[in-house]
Amino acid sequence: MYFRNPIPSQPARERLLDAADRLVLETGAGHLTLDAVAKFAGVSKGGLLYHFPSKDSLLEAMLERYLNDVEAQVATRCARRGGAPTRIEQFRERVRVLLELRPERRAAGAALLAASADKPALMAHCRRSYREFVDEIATLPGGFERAALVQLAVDGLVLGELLQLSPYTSGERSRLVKALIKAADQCGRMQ
Amino acid sequence: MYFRNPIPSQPARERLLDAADRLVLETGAGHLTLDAVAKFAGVSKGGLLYHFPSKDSLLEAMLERYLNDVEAQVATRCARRGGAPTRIEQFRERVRVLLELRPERRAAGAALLAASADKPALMAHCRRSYREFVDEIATLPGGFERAALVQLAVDGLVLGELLQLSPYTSGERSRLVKALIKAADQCGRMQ
DNA sequence: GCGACTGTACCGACCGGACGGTTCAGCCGC
DNA sequence: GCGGCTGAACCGTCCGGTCGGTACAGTCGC
Repeated sequence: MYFRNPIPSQPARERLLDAADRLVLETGAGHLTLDAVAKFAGVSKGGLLYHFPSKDSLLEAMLERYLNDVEAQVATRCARRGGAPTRIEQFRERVRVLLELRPERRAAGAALLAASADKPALMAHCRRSYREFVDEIATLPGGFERAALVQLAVDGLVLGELLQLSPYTSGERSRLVKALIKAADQCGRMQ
Repeated sequence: MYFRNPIPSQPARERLLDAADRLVLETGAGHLTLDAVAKFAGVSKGGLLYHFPSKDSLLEAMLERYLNDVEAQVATRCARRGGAPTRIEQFRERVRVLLELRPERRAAGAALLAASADKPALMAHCRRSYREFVDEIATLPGGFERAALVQLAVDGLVLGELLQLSPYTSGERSRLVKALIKAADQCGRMQ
């Protein structure tokens, strides 16, 4: 018998992507399988393969969503302040977005782990996007090194958490986040 | 026919661990399989399982070697300077060691990716070891935030490279490494 | 207004190969 | 003769991907 989920809160495609992210975080990128994703999302395997015809296309979609999501959130936060966003404003908001820990966003970076484990070639896309970002922050008044070091520290915190390597308490984390935002702001001033 | 590698430069155990590291870097942690490791190291599968009776034990050994290796290199570099190493000296040398790119060391961090992909529980060991390190640098004259931020930036660079996310040219990288070593040194001074 | 047909979204059994792991007889240099 | 392997067969499970089918909303000719 054919049983449709009672009012699925999200369209299946989104549920599948969420499930994939969460699976990576909770079981490790090596255990991201099509069966597991489908089950976790409450969709049949056939249903999954309807939306993502191969595992690669699932990985691509995960990365795509992650990248777009970050960009969109930065844009939203900048827009909230009104006027055309300055580069330093964008940098600062990006730092904030990446360090956000609201449950719906926490899992997003898992796409990076999944892609790097399964199909490292997909990372090229992310690398290009990162490169463009580096080119932008290099023009900040504080100079390339200053901004790049702040961005690296943000990466270190985020990636460390994704890999479950980060040993900081939530108190320490708050202090570090505060320090990072301040450091990002200072990249906007002449050194 | 039985073909022994002409004068195996290393004992099989080491060759296997090297092969595992390199496989992770070159094909992604998801493609780390026992057959592939054995083949890559020029050892039979039976031989691999003689040294590492399960995949988990291979992963544990990879992590163990990585952690010991870093510690040993820091100690060596400090010893070369003579006298009991100060905390700031250790921190500085650690930063240097982690950012080293000599071919034999480049692959070592791959253990982190492999463990996190296959058996995230193994990361607990690394996290503890990282925690001890954080507790030490927190007592530097520059204070907790300053040192932790430098360490995070080092992590960001290293992990970014492991994930093939890092977009920096070798020129940019050198500038960043120099800046990081300088920043580490400054953690030894009162702010 | 109704039957034929189309497109979208999804199901789940199944297949072939890969993977982790086992077993075991044997070889070879120290 | 024993520690350190080799080489190959084998097992059960898992995994990515295929395929034939189902439910159903919409639409178009008549």
